[in-house]
Order: sequence, then C-alpha cells, then structure tokens
Amino acid sequence: MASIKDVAAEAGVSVATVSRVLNDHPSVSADARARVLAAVGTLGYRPNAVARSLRTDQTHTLGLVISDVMNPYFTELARSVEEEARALGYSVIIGNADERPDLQDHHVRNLLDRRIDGLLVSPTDGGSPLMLDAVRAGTPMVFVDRWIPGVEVPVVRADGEAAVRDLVAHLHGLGHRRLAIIAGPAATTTGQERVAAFRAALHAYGLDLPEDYIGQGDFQAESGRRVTEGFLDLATPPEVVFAADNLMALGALDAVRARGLRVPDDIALAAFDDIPWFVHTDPPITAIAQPTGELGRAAVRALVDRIEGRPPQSVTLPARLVVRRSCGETAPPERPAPPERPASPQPSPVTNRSQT
Amino acid sequence: MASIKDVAAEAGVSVATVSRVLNDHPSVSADARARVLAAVGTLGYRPNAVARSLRTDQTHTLGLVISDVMNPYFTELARSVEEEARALGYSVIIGNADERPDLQDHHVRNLLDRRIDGLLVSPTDGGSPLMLDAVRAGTPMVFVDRWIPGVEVPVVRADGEAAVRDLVAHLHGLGHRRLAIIAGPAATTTGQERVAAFRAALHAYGLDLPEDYIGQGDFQAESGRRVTEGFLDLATPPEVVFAADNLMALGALDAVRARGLRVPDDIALAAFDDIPWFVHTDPPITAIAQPTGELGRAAVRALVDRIEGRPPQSVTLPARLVVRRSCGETAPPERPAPPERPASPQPSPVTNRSQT
DNA sequence: CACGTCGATGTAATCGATTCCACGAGGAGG
DNA sequence: CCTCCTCGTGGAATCGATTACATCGACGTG
Repeated sequence: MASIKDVAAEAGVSVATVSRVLNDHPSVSADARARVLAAVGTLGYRPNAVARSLRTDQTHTLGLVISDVMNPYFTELARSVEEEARALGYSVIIGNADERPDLQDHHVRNLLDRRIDGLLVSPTDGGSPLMLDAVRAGTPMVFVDRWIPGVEVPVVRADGEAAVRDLVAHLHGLGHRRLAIIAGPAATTTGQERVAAFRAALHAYGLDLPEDYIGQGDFQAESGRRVTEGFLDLATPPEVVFAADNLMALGALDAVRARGLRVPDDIALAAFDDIPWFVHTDPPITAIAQPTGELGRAAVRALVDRIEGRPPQSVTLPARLVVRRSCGETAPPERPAPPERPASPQPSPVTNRSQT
Repeated sequence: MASIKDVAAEAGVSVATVSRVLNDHPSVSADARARVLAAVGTLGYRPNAVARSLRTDQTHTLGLVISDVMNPYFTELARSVEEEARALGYSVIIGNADERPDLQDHHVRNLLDRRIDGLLVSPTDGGSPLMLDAVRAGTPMVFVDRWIPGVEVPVVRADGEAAVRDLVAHLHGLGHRRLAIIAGPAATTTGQERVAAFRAALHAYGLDLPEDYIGQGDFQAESGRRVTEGFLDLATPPEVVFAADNLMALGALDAVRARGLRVPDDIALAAFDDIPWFVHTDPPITAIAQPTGELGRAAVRALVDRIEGRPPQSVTLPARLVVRRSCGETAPPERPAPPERPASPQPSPVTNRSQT
C-alpha cells in the first residue's frame, strides 16, 4: 500500500508538502498541488487513518455501546446515530452489550483502547468502575436512553411520563382496573422510571400497583413470557399487562397465546417502545412511541459538541401514546393510507443545559 | 493518558522491557515483570491500540458492510458476526449501506482507510471499482449472503432452492395456481436467485411465471407495498404473493390490508427470511428460514482463516421452509411449547473449498 | 582459565502521518 | 540598495508502540 513517501517521491516534493496538500493547507503552490494530486491519482494513494490518528490524537470515531442490538428500538437508535455521525464527519463503532455488564465493560475497554473521540452509552447497569473512571479521566461521553444518576454526563432521553398517564387513562376508560407491569432491570433508569410512572398514573386514578402485579423482567422476550405466565397463574390475574419494552411484550404475547387465551378479549397488552411490527401483530399492539431517530441525532450532536469544545446539552424529548387494538376496541382501526388526516403536532423538544 | 514510557519510568525499566511484558515475551525476569505489572496497575495504563496497529500493521478489526441494518435478518447476521469475531480476538466495525451503492462505497473506503484486517461484505450491487480494486490489492474479503459473480472471493451463503421447491409444493398442494413474486434488486445475487428458484419450482409443477407476476422490489417495505398494489390491480390478480425478503412481505401485508382484503382468505403470502416477528403477525407468515447465526459465524471463520494465512472455505448452508398460516389452513397451529416434537434434523452443511 | 552460549535488558530504528522550524526567493517599502 | 515580510518548501521531531541488534553478566564446558 502506497504511503505518503511514495507520493512525495512520485510528485517530486517532500512529504510535508504532500501532507499540506492533503489537508488543504493554504500555503502550497498551485503547481505543487497539481503534481501531488496527480501522484495520488496514479498511485491510488489513500492516507493511513491509523498513522494520522496516532499523530493527531483524534480518530474521528465515536463509540456506541448499546444494550441490545437485536431490539428494534436500539437498532433504529444505532442507525440514526450512525447517520448523524456520518453527516458530522465521524464514524461509529457499535458495541453490543446484550444487557450484560461484563460485555458492556469489554466494549468500553476496547473502544477506549482504540482511542475513540467520544462514547455514547446506554448503560446496562449502574455503572462499572471502568466507565466511571473514563468519565473522570475526561473521556467525552453522553448517555442515551438510559443513564446513571449522579454521574456528570449529558443525557439524551425520552420522557414517557405523560404518555404513560395517557395510557393509563386509555386503559381506565376501557374499564380495566387490574393493571400489571413487566418491569425492566432495576439497575437501569428506564427499568425504574417506567414502573414509577405507571404507579403514579395508577394512583391518579385511585388504583394500586400491588407487588404481585410487578413482574421482574430483563428487557428480553423470554422474561416477558415467564413473568406473564406468573401473572396468569395468580388467583386474580390482571386485566392488563404493560410491558416495559417491546421484546418483553412479544414474550407476553407468546405466553398468553400458549394458554389459548386471546388479546385483548381475555387480557389486554400494551408496551413501551413502538416498532413497525406492532402494526402487524395479532392484534396490533398499543404502545408508547419514542422519537428514536431524533434521540440518536441529538445524542450525537451533544457528544460532538463536547468533543469539539462546545458545551453539550442534555435533551429530553416527549414520548407519545399510540393506541391500537391490544387493549380493547375503541380506537378506530388504523388506516395505512390516511386520506387527509390533520398533521399530527410535532413534539416540541424540552431542552436543558447540561448539568456539566 | 499514560504511555508506555511512563510505565517504563515508573517501573525503572526500558520501554522494550515493558513491551515484552505486555506481549508476554519469554525472556523477561520475574522481577522485571512484577515491577512492570505493578506500574501498569498504579498508572492505570492501557496500551494504545492505534500506535500498536501502526507498528504491527494489524488492527485486529474486521469490517462488515451490510445491506440494511434495520432488516432483522441482517441485524441477526451482524450480531453473530460480532460474537464469533470477539471469540477469535477481533472487533467488528459495521457499515450500513442501506441498499445504496454510494453508501456502500463510503463504508468500504472508510474501513480500508482504517486498515481493517479483513472485510465481510454483503454487496448491494454488482461491485464498485473500489471493491474490485481492494480484492485485487489483496485485501482479505469474504462475501456473506450475497456475492458478486466472477470475483475470486469466498462466499458464505444459504441455498434456498430446495426450500423454495418445498414452498411451491406447499402452495400447489393448497390449490394455488397463480403465484407471483416480489423480487429483490436484479443487481444482487439473492435478488436474482430467488426469482430463478421460484420460476424453476413452478415449472416443475407445469406452472408459469408471467412477467406481470414478477414485481420489481428493492428489499424495502415500501417497495413490497407498491408491487403488491400493482398485483391487486391486475385483471387476474395472483392467489399468492411470495416476497423475496421479510421487509417486502411486511409491505405486502400492508397493501393487502389497506384494500380491506384478508390473508390468506383473499390472497396468500409467503416470505424469504424468517424472523421472530413472523410468528406474531396476523396471520403468522409462512417463510423460508436461513441459518443466519451459522452463516455469520462461518463467514467470520472464513475471513479470519484468510487473514491468518489459512485457506478460507466457501460455505453453503441449506435454508428450510417454515409453514405457518399465511398461505391457507393445513398446517397444525404452531405450538410455542411443543411437548415432545421429534428433534428436527440439523441441516448438514454443504462445504466446498474456496475457489481462490 | 578461556571461550561460547544464553538470558535479560537497553538503544534505536521503524511504522505513516502532522507540524514546528529554518531557509531561500521574491516583493514591498523605506 | 537594503531590510523585512511573506510564501513555498524541505528537514526533522514527534505520536506510542514493536522489535532487530548490541551489550553484558553469568554459567557451563573442555
């Protein structure tokens, strides 16, 4: 592979001049520039990003450590992160933690070793020493979706509280009174917050959230199935199961169907995180939709701001309820090609200065 | 960030000795080793992978350029690739081409600039000069899922021919005679092969595949919708629509539903690529399942073989038909927890030496 | 005892870029 | 005409590792 020296030789100039042309430094003569460019062309030269990074101490690479790539929510997040990063001149290396703290650490360490310019994390747990050290050492970092309380890092996330209230109102309106939740891991903020929001919303309706109506899941389909089976075994099973993420909702659907029961007739189902497939399940699933793409983009912007010396901003965007048929029939059936629906109001971002 | 020099100073040895300890070179005294390790500990030293890569000319990184991350098939592929690579001591950088040749080129260039050790590609098109040049220049490469004919690169893929035959037999057995297909891009091998396999299977039953029963899609949901609408507008619409991938099947489902028609009563639907969600759609969708995880792992093994100087092998694994209800009622309903189903025979891999 | 071998270590070259500094030519200004 | 600045350029240091080569002491052996 041709190096800058080969180009210099071919063009009859020094490596310094070649470098200047490549980084379009102003003080290069038109003649030299042309010769260098020609040499680059004939040799098919491409600068070695590794060498460049070593010298400049920047890799123009962002690390994204995600809880679970197989979860469509995170897939979409990853996609929007990569898009925005690309637009800003950065590449992204994705690390999939699979909800395992040890894997998360593996990826953080790997990314740090590669000297990525900044780290986007959706933490699987309360924060390993490794990650905390990295923050302390000054690694630019931004939390996305989930975060770790007490750590001075900008957070980009969706606020589901209002949407959960809407959901409970919807369920209450349908006559449901016994509502259960499949919670996410208590170590994650989203795991906790969604339960808290749900409980608060229930209280507003004078309803309780008894202990056995809180199932402990781990954001994976299998746990949704297991927890739902537990609910169905209860002396008085709930009328509604609210899954704290889409995969657990899928598991719940499995469990219900395995008993020969039907949604929503025998038991209603709702989920946090909306995904395209929810339109096509039987029945279509009522869900709380996050502005996933916008979250990813905002997170990248915050991180790049931090990297490039501008003050990063924490961002909180509202989630919204999407009613379908899995909780009972009231909503008009969703029409794939709406004739002339009034434009749905864009959620206005709630933006705060970072606490940093 | 502490460098090897700092460690050397702290331990009272030279950088060479530190390096030897780190790469556990045999000829280091126990005493020196202990002092170095201690210094590493107190300084929290981590070797700079960038510098190491520059010197050794290997990054221990694989590039994976994938056609579309949002497609669950490719997500799963990416996941298995990362797993196997990690097990073999490599990291993976994923580039999402979104079925766009220009984006594919962008990622290939980017990965090449980063001097990845090898490239795993599922080509979106017939092969850009860039990629062909890379092969010619000796970049270790392996094609996965799709490939480019005439290029001397090992291929890891699934053979769906037998499964497509099974599918047509199934459809024929249900009395369907007018079968249509939503094809993938003609520039991709999978786009072509699936049509060819379908046509061949139809011929075996004395059936024809007329031109207007071949819709041109692009592996994205929207094209599935559009093509299906075209089918439904035909004077004699098909009785079955076979989508060449899962996303187009989703679009087809949309289109059918938008007309107020039902699957399978009004029109049957089948798809290439099985995914977990197909169990939960209304109705569950009959699909051809690829051994995705095994494909990803085999591809990584082939690539790493090539990188480390062993002869890489092309691998072809069989796909298999999974019958559900979207083509008509014959199959027994799928039971989530089968009591004692006879172990389904493992597909025996058809393995060939690489053509390289 | 002398010499060859081996093990442990340090010095310095190297990978491929960027960039500081010095230098020479040419133009402007006094 | 001399001085000073600017512009274009090249030489060489540098980033943080790895590794070939040199060195040196200890040890085994004839």
